[in-house]
Amino acid sequence: MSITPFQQACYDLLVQVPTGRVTTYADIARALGSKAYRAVGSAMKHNPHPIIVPCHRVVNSDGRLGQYAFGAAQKQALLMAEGVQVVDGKIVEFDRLRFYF
DNA sequence: CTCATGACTTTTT
DNA sequence: AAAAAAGCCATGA
Repeated sequence: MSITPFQQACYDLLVQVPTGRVTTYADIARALGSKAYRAVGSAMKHNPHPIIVPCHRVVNSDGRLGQYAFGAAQKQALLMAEGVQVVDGKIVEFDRLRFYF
């Protein structure tokens, strides 16, 4: 499987996000000095190690969950299992749980 | 090289 | 407030 440098950079940042915290596609892109938020989503989709790389902790900039390779329902279940409260598809206290690089 | 596409975001209706 | 349009950029064909 081939992983591009961009994808690898995304994963390297993502593993820094602690359990019970979240980050956004835009934040990752910004941390990489770019605005490729869509490409970040693509990178997550191609995540080679779903367990090592916590791609379920990456959400939309407005606090909504967004998509997930194994289904949005699974993403929400994983987050809630980590203590993240989700109501009506949005993260509660989003600004507080957000991890800042 | 050019073209279309998407786990997105911001601006404008 | 809610929906539509426009903008963004890495990736694969």
